[in-house]
Amino acid sequence: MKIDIHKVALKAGVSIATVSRALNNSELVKPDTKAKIQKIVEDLNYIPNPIARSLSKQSTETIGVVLPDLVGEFFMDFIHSIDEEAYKRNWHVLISSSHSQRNLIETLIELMGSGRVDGVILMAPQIQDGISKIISKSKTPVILVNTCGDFNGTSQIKIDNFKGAYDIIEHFIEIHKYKKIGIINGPKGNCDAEERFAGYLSALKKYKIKKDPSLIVNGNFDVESGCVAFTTLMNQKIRPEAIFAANDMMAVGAYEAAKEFSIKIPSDVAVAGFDDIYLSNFLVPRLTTVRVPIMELGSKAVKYLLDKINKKNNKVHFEVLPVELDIGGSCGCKY
Amino acid sequence: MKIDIHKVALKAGVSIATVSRALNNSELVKPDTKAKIQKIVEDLNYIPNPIARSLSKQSTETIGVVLPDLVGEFFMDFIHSIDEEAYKRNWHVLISSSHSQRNLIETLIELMGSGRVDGVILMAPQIQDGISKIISKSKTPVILVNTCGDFNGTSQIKIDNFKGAYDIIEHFIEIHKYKKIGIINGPKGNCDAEERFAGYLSALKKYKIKKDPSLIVNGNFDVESGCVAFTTLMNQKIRPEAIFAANDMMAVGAYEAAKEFSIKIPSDVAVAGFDDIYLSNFLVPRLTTVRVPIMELGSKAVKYLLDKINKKNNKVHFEVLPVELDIGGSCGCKY
DNA sequence: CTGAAAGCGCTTACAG
DNA sequence: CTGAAAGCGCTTACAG
Repeated sequence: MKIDIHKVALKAGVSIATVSRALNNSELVKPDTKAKIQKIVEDLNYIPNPIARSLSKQSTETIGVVLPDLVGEFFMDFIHSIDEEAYKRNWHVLISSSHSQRNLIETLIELMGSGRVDGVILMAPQIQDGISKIISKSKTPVILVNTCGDFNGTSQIKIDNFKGAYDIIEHFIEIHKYKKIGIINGPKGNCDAEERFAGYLSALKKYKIKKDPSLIVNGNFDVESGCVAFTTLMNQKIRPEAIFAANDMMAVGAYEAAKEFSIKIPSDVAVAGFDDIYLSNFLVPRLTTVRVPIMELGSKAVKYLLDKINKKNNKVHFEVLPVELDIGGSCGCKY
Repeated sequence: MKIDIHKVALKAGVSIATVSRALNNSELVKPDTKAKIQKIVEDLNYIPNPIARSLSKQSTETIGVVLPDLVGEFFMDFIHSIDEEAYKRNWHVLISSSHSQRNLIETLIELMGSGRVDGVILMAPQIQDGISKIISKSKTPVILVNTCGDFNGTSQIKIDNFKGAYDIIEHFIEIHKYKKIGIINGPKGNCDAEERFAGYLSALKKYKIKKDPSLIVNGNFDVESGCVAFTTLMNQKIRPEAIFAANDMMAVGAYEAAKEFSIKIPSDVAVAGFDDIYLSNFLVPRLTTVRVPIMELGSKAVKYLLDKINKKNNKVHFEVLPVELDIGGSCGCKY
């Protein structure tokens, strides 16, 4: 037999209003009464129904997390940090992702319109028309993560893709004196990829190395594409001295291709990646890459979102989290 | 201005009851009326409030997933498969895990008692007293994943740890003629670990190799412990010819230690793991391991849970999913 | 400090 | 086929 607030009230000899107040720690309730109710709640093992509570309070204490994908440690770490931060404050986490059944936009619309969550953390590195419109139309607070583009009035947190890529290329040039530096790009329309590419171009420019289209090839962030792109780059008459893969997965692909064609990293060609995935530590030689503060990304997103929901802070955040070079042996450094 | 069912009803010139029925596809509504309502719903962009719906129907169409941890690709894949399967049926997924703030049992109790979810998928490889009691007391349907022990009346799905370990050891013995086979165990009280250990023992017994306590060392499923355990094993007067690490992470640790002490795998000592994590494909030589059907684990858990919730099927499932040997070069096989 | 009552936004048995 | 009304289990302004 499910016990509800009426049973508690009955047993305590008070009204349900008083029970409710006691449980919500209203200082309107006399300490004695509160204690008496507390005891009965424990005896009966009563847990207030959060659905009813939500309907009444018009708030769910749940945040929605909308992700493009649920694959790999990156997203796991992101979810992990959100979970930690949310539960610290007794909030719940509803996970949603685009997948075979529907795209990110549909997922987002449904979640935001539904009243199932009080706010949304949206990670959308892939540029999508319409997201901006959906967000501005809705009253649901949103924090954008790793998005690019113009979202006036919406807080954004992202990692410093530009700086990370710039630093890698600068390292190639300054420390190792490479001049022929290739890049394996991420997918078109992905803003992480585009910002990293911009960082690459900017570093070349800074050091007055002119951009060579034959050294720029496309990939799509997966191992296979890195493998193909690496092969393409190395099959040209003028081989690059160094290759920057826009993420570690493609760098892994580069290693695979290198092994197949007996190309030595870094003596035949230097390689660097981006993300610092766990696997990158086990490549031989260890991959030089860019470390990304994922946990911080998640916990800050939660903080800002809850501030917004609680109207504590209506400031529009635009925060770019610093990244850090992680030097392994693949760039040519002794390691 | 939030639009609700009354606005729709008003505009359609019907009662809210009819609107509700139309949206729930009741065949009590005249097609004309239904069409008219449908159109207005679209015009107004009305989305029924699922919280109100849940309260009224006493069901949330949400499943809770309780995990011991949110780290690594394994859990990500598990969540991924649950998400896919759930959304196919228009159900939502609430993620909960034990973490710094509270343990698995508290998480479970709160979630089950709360009415926030209609059912729970609980992954609890670590044996915990009390789980069984909590589950049998509660009316919330539960599916247990990778648990061991007695949970009468509760469905369980798990992977075949015993067989996987047995097969690895048998492979060591039959194909490679190893006789001195060490094991790096997983943590005490972890049922995956214990079943794998049982498989190890059973295979030895089958081939009449007597168990040697000095070849059995403890680890806790992380890289560091594998490193330490490998070192311990290889520092003994009689070195093992082969080592079975109870999971891939510890096998990775073994590789690390081997590199440090210039021990060659597999010529100095063969190594095998369990899990087939992504990283295991990139170890040199590639790790011989046991492939685990994680996606199937998740999707079956959802299916059985929803059957139970919908009372379609009250059968108590006890399913052990088959695993598969994944032969790399670390066991001594040509690869 | 406490209670009766309205309200949160739906669903559905009951009556027609 | 449709509507008025009760109900899901809480919270909270209002009155005392």
